[in-house]
Amino acid sequence: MALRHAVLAALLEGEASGYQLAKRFDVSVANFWSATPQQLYRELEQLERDGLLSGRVVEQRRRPNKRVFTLTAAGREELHAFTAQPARPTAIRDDLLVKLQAVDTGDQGAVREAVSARLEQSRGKLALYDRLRDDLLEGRDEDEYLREAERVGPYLTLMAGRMYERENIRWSTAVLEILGQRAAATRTAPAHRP
Amino acid sequence: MALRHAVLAALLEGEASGYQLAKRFDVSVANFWSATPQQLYRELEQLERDGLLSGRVVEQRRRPNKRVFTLTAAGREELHAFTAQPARPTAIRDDLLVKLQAVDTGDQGAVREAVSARLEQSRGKLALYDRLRDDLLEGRDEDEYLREAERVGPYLTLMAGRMYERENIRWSTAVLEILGQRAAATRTAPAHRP
DNA sequence: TCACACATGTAACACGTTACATGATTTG
DNA sequence: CAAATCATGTAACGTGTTACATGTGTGA
Repeated sequence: MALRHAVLAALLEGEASGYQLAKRFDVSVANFWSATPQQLYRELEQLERDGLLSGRVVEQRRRPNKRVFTLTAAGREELHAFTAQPARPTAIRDDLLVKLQAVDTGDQGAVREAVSARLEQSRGKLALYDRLRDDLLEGRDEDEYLREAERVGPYLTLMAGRMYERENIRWSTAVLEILGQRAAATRTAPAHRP
Repeated sequence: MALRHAVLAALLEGEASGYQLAKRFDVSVANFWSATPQQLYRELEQLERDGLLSGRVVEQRRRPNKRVFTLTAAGREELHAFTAQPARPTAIRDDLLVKLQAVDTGDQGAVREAVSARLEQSRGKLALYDRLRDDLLEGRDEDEYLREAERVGPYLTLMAGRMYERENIRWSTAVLEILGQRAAATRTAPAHRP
């Protein structure tokens, strides 16, 4: 039941409609939780029913009306209680790594393509996260920020995201190097592959 | 539908029963995919029905009989086809990071505990992965191994796992440092927290 | 005028988790 | 003698994905 807590945590940044929340999940929340718009709409309904959020309709000119959700006191308590629970170990599920595990019997070229794509994607995300970081810091340096800021949570999760993407960049670069050398070796002396 | 491909990839290491496969998923496969025994039993059934695996009963003295599954030619083809598909971007879902995002309104001490626990867990995993690496290398150095080995897939995924855990160690150490300083500052001058 | 952004949803299905059930054997 | 390991499963439920459906307004 952590989707609900991810939603609650995302709403600490301020009230949002389903659509706006989905955007938030695509950008900053993506560091720690991902969900499709459909999941979010479903979860918002339930959270409202359970009294953890309150929704109100905002009428808009030239736009469809939207329902904007805010944390209730009960919602904040629920989130507090959640942070007091021990965290469960994270499950890794990575499509690309499955392909890599099978690369030797698989389509070598396609896997290298996929690793390249991941590398580009990670570069993009890192650039985005660096921008988000600049926005948070507002010109201060890290130490200053960490001393002064009201909230450090968003910074710490952003830090995790940045490290993760940097790691991905290093790893996929190394993998491309290795697969490239192997491909070259196989073309000249394919002895060990029948 | 990547669980099935994770299972197929895991069986590249050799035939296994449901129970043995679950063990494998706890150790080496944990780097790239996780699944509960129940999922595995269910998936093995389906994979056999679809002709991607063949199972046979191995009778044992002093032990319940077991059903051991092997990749069929169709299974290998399926896996090959899977590697040729572009990989979908990975969804991060990390309980601990949700707690961290909410740390400022949450239970500070409990979150620090949880980060410590993650740190210890990552140290444990890294030690395990280092042992697995030694087993793979069999005394050779990395370059030698990468030139000679028939399969590099398992090494590359293991490399990803090791980097991931090292990263986790660095990150959680930094987080503990920051939260510790904040806690100290709040005790002496809690000005900015009402 | 065509694609994209805004805005919300339904339905069906696939995948993942948790709890329970069973029973022998080996190890501490 | 208790706990862990070997070995397989069912049932119920919770979470996540995919496809579809609808309609307006804005910018290239």
